[in-house]
Amino acid sequence: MKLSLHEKIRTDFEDDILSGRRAPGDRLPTEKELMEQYDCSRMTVNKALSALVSAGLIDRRKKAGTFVSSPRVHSMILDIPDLPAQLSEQGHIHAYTPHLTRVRAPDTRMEPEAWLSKGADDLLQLDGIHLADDRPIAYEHRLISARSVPSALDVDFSAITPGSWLLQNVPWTEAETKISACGLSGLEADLLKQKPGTPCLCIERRTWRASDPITYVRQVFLSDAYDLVARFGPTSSS
Amino acid sequence: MKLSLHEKIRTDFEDDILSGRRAPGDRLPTEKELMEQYDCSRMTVNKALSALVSAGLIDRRKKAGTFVSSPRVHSMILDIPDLPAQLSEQGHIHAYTPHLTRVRAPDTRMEPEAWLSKGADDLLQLDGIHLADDRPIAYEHRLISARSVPSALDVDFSAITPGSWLLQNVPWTEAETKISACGLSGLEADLLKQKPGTPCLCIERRTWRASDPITYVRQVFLSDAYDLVARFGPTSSS
DNA sequence: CTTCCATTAATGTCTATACATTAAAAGTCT
DNA sequence: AGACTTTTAATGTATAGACATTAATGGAAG
Repeated sequence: MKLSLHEKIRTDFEDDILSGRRAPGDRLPTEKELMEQYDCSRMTVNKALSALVSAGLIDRRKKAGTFVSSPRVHSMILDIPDLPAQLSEQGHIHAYTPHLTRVRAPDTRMEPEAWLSKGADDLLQLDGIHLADDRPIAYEHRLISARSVPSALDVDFSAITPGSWLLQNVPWTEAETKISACGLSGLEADLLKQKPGTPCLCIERRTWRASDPITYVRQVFLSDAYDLVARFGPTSSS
Repeated sequence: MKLSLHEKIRTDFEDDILSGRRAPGDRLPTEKELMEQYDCSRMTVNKALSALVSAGLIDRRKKAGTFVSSPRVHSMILDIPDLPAQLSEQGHIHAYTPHLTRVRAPDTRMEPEAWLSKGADDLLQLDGIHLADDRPIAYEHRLISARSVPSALDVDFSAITPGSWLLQNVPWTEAETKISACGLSGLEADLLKQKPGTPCLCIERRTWRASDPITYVRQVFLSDAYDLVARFGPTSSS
């Protein structure tokens, strides 16, 4: 693959920094020095360094110069693939079986329902089971705001999973995901053919579109069938 | 705060896209149109749009134009704060009690140890309990490569947690985190004063520095005391 | 109707230059 | 020495133009 000049400059420093050859706090050459070193214009150097700034690898201060930043450990990127997509990638056959589908009034004593309905709007409730190769692996309890997503009322969710349909049809702007562990309830255990109390990974997510609540979903995964992997490293772009 | 011109252009489109005013698939004006609209040069427009590309908000194709990208739900930003830091933020008192500290040869039948030791290097094993307000909330099993981090052998880990010390002293370049659910083993249940099989959130992490393995850690959290929250939204930069 | 080719409209890269802004560093005056 | 001012070296922003690259499009040939 042919790299353009500013990409070459960027990756050169990326490699140096990520390999530790340039340590946090080290000073980089000035733009003037780099334009001589690479025999190019200052704008080209600047473009490369700007990219490194927005990637968080370097800090720049006027008059002082350019420095390798100290690593920030706080946030990592977490890969949460679509369940059907992930399973088929791994060669499994995914299926979704609706278990309960209905439109109803919210129970505002339940915090998620109060949030989603804003106290009054009807909710579309979609409960179902995810199967991998005919083996149940997850129970999904989903609520959709009938007011924010009226078109969802006409969809046949035995043909497409609620998650995939929402993804393709309702762009969201904000999402909050909570990850925890829990034991299976009696109902869940029954449907998944496990014993109550079996440890499971529980993912709850709320999704907004510009301050309108869209959906709340709680997914319970059998722990031996699913886990999340997040990787943080050099491969920031591609 | 005064925005420079390319920042204004960028944030204008950022707002449009994140609010849904411009939906995925919509076509944006060409660079030529934008340079007239904002009365500026093409490079300025280009800088703004390039930033949006690397933020993943738009896609650009030669001859065809610029389009709002379909949302990728794949990656979210997950905040995994330092345990002591997070607890003290919430007003709790954190403590760490070492339970087992020793240097030993790896057991290469165990996959993480084979990886960390590269088959032969000695390992520093640090097992301990995390407490919040004197209540045990997590069991931590950590291995550190004695070859990659020789200085760790001289540290007193009853004064600082292994995680905090590593964070401050050993810059890493890559990390892989696996999140799953599990039931407590007998030993773990004993130390945490719970029943075996209690559902727990399990976080495993491997950390590299430029292809040298640094550390492997497995943390088991009581599910009622800890969960992870990830939020994805407009605040991409700042 | 299909295949192939030339056109062309869009993005991608790069240059050379200019001026603005900031903060470190050096100089000046008590 | 300490407080203030000036210089200056670095980054930050922006311009106008040039050429490269790509792929959608439309037209010509079969």
